[in-house]
Amino acid sequence: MGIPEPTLRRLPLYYRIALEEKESGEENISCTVIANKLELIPILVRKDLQQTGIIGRPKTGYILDELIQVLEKTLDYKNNKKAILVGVGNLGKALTNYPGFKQCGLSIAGLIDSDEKKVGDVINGLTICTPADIKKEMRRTRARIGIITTPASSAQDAADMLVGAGVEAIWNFAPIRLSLPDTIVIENVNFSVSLSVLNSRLLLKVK
Amino acid sequence: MGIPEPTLRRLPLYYRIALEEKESGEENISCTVIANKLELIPILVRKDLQQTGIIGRPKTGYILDELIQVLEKTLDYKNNKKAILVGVGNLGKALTNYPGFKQCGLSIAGLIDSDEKKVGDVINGLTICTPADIKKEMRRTRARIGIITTPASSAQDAADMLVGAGVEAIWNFAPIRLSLPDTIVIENVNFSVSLSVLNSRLLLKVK
DNA sequence: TCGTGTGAATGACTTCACAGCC
DNA sequence: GGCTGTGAAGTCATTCACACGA
Repeated sequence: MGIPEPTLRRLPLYYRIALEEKESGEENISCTVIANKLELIPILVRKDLQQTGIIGRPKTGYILDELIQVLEKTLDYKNNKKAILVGVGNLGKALTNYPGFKQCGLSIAGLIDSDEKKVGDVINGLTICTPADIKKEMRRTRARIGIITTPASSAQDAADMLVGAGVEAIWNFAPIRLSLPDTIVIENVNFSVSLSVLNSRLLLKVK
Repeated sequence: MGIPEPTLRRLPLYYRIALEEKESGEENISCTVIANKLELIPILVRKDLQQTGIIGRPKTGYILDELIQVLEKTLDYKNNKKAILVGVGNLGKALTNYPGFKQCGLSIAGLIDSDEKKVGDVINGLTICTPADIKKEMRRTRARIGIITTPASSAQDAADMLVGAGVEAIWNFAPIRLSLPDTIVIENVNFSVSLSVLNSRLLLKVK
């Protein structure tokens, strides 16, 4: 049940390519084209796309409009969801200003920081609030997602606060494992993990 | 040949736990303990650790010092590698100030930005240089890794520049697929992919 | 001929089952 | 009893092989 995660991680890449092709005036796209651009093999792309339910036509491939639509539906890009971000450091600011999220159905609608010096500052049109305002902000924004960009040491507190305020999902950029009720959807972004993969590949190459 | 990627992505998590346990005075650690902390199953952890070559002892588990050492070796944490970062926006600054990389064998040793207004600024002790200085910076720092935190539109240029300057690996935070010679090790961090996974899980939960 | 759809085969990763040790 | 080590079984993902359609 549900789409396998490896497939899920490739669909956004197909989506981007679909938009690019659309942009350059194409009406159809084949798995071969997508595969070439991503250095994958066509059959893998075809199997992935089968998960979305789209059906293509021999020779021509898939209709671009249809592909874009079906990916938007599968990835839930059109159903705009609000998020509250906790921890407005450089990373938090970077995410707040990141233009690509809206396309993915996310808008950051509230900012929280425990540093009194930051409270009241405005980033990208949003005023930074104190942790005490979390519930008010949740009501105001009707956010369902919490984003944690605090230092590791305060990430669990941030998580507890967000869960207490009624968040359904947490997108965690702090390099620790959070303990959360298992009703909460969690996605971790851990730079050190990514770096370690790079490290190991580099080590392998040199040997 | 080489450690499977799923395992590779879990090893850094084990490493962190090993350090924490060491910190709190433990001398040994078992797979069960690690597994519980990460909500994994012990046998998976054991198989992963087997990839590093470490051998444990029944009842006691693994010797912590040995585990830490063997993970550092496998993940190449002790062989300090220099990196040059291109694109000193909020994300670039966040990475430059991120304290956890040194532990993973990475130090950001040079900063490049094409914005004349930024050139000369100092971030975390590093002076921002212009793209024209890339080769000089490479010689000075003896960097092997290039980090790209530019907007998508200039990421390919940044990559070409880094490759031209002799970088061996690229850690790419821009949301596009770079075309690179296949001698270059590449690791992409794509926030939209991670977000899409979150989206889909949330969608699934609600249904 | 090129590209899709389907089901089967391969391969990779995870999990199980059992043996041995402290 | 708790924990590791090993090989076998099982599951999931990828790849192949074939049939069909434009």
